[in-house]
Amino acid sequence: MSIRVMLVDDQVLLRTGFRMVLAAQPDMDVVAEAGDGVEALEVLRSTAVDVVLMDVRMPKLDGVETTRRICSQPDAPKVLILTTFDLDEYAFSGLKAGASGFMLKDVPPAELLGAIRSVHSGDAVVAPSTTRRLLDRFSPMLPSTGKDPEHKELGRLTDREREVMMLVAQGLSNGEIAARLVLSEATVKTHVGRILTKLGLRDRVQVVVLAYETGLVRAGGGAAG
Amino acid sequence: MSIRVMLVDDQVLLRTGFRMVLAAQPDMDVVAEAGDGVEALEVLRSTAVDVVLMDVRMPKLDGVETTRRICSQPDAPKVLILTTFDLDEYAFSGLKAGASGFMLKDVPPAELLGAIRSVHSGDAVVAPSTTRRLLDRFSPMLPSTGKDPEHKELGRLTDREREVMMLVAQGLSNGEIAARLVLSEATVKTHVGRILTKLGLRDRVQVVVLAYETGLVRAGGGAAG
DNA sequence: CCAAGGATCGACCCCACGGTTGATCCCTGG
DNA sequence: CCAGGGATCAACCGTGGGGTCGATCCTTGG
Repeated sequence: MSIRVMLVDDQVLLRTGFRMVLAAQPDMDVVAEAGDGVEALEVLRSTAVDVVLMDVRMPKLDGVETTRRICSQPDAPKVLILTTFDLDEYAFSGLKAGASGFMLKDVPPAELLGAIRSVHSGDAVVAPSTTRRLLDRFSPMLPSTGKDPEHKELGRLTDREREVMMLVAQGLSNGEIAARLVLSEATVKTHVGRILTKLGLRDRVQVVVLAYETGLVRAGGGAAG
Repeated sequence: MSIRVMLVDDQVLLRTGFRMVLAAQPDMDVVAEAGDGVEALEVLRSTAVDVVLMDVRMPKLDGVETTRRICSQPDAPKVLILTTFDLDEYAFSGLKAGASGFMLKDVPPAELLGAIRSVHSGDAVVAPSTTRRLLDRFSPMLPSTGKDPEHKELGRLTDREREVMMLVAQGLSNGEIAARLVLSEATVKTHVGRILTKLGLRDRVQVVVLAYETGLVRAGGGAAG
């Protein structure tokens, strides 16, 4: 029996791309799709699915949280998270949420198909090539490039810190963030400072870069709104 | 006879998505694809194409420049530029380069198909919905939101300024940019300053946001590389 | 040849930012 | 009950970034 796959991504055309690739496989069927986390959960209530291909960044409910809710249910399908980038940030919270693996969206189709089969058969897949490539790509953005033996708390951000990071990533100043969250600017500075050290970044500019590369914020997503 | 379409985009899966949508049309054929500008120009030397769907942001040779070269040749195909965002920046240089139209990548398929047919029949397409939506989405990032009667030189950046902007968008400091371009830091500051006033932004942080929203820089594209 | 615009640089000022230290309050778990 | 972590805030300080003015050099176009 074929692997029943569900696609969850807010980009219609990207879904179409995946669907086409999967449809060409004799052992796979795309049985459902959703454009956001809420929709995904709804669909899952009435559809039997083996593997969910889940985008991290989505409107309404992000991939990590959606994954958490899916995996908290009995007889849950496997979840393979897709991202344009990666970070311990997501890796940790995503896997903790119950995901079976991580893949870059731009992996070669063959690798993606392999990952789906692996996940379906119960293996965890955190593409080694993925991780390696990401670190390579990312290192120039780090302050102490190369000499980072224990990269400490990289990614273990607090909820509050992540909240602040979102606003930093949208181009807001500390003052604006303080106003937005009804806080003292001093507090915001504390949070921002911790975010920088935890993520190993130099300044808020690099936070923005990271946020986009990560998928925390996505182009066209809504710096406005 | 069908409209012969060529897809130029560095995202394989996105190409696949477009291909599938177009393949379903009785009057369209995807006769060629390319992952970057250089490849596109090569392929075009040996393939007859009516309409080129061109991504703006690509490795090696960006969409605007590629468009320019395509359109400078005799008997050139029509070019429809696809972007995740928009700006007078691109609109001007793109149309000046010879493009027949602009579309957001996330337009409904029906609209995209219509645009292709329009362009093929000789019409210029700058989706009105596109422009409107973009301005709406972008306004909150501007300093003087709402009261911007003549938004001055928005987008009319110099080549050098655009070059600097790229580096700013990758998270580099003025000093790093100066080193990279073999310039005085004072010069870099001058350029950055002009970029900010021209684009109506407050600081380099917003430059990064804009760059990603514009497609000037793309997530996963290579802040490193 | 001269005007205009771009690129390059310097000096100056001000402030937002980031680093550091330390403090209070609250909640949770042992 | 107390230790620990998170959230909140304050004061201080050095620096990078942005604003402003001005200067030189070069290319382009009329």
